[in-house]
Amino acid sequence: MSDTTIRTSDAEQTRERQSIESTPEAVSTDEQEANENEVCPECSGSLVTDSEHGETVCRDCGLVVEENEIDRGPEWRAFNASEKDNKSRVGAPTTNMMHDKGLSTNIGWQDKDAYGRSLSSSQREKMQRLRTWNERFRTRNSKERNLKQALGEIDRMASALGLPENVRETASVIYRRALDEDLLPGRSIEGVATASLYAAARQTGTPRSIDEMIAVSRVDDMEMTRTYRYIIRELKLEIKPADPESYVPRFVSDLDLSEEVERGARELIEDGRQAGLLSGKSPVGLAAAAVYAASLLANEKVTQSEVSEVASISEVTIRNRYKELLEAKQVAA
DNA sequence: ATGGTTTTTACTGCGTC
DNA sequence: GACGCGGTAAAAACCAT
Repeated sequence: MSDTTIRTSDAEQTRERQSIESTPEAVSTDEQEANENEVCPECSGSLVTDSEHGETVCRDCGLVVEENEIDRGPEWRAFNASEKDNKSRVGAPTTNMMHDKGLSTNIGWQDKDAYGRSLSSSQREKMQRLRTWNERFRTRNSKERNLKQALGEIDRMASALGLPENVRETASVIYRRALDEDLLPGRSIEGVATASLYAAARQTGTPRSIDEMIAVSRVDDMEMTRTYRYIIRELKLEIKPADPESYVPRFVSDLDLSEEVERGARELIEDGRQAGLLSGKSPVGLAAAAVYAASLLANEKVTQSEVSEVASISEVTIRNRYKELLEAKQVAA
């Protein structure tokens, strides 16, 4: 009696286990991939990658060839489609470039439903009212409105300066922090936005000079530098002095010079670094001088005034620096 | 506020095209 | 003569104290 009961429950368990283990195959098909072009070093049997355990295993002898590969799949398992819907938690990416991180409700302007059909006139009126209120709630308080405007400004200036998206992201984060720490009162949105972008550009290694910044900003350099200092002090941002090399590519391309010049300029700067003559000198001046000197060495001469033009630095500074750089190169060589 | 350092401004002389 | 370049002196800007 007891024997039979045990046996039936055993059988049930086995069946259950089988059903559990067999269903995932149906949902996620790529748990084991065959590696056609590779064979096992031991028995030359075919290899399979087990993405769940991050291993590459021989199908015949079981030898583990590679371990710790990255499993890019989800950490959960789903046994049917509805579970997959439930457990999956991916969605649209958030971005700091929008004042609400792109997470708020957005009602489209087309008067179409989800199937693309036009709405009835009463529905249209309803949607229009919803749009109005949605917009009011979305930019309800002053901070939100402030942020919205500032991010618009950052975007505009970044475009004008040809700064990539990651810089805008960084600038947005900085601005958001400044706003959170109540650094704004007494300062203009423009000023803080400009300072944020300037700081972000330097942090991400694609610096723009203060001159360039104020050229596209609506604030003057006094306010800009004052705000910038304030921001980095209050937010404790650590900004290293700009590396002269980070200016080189832009100058080179603005002057239509070759890669050889760019390489030469970098080497000159490196030699100058070894000789210890970079500290205290303006990075822009160094970069401009290095580009000028490299253009001479590569027989692609550009004039000092041309370089001073694109670098917005005086010719005198270029002269002084490039002499020093060439001397340092002599020593290094 | 101050002093030291760096950059800019303005000017000059030289050589070349 | 215009231009590029090198140099200088003085003014201005910048930075740490």
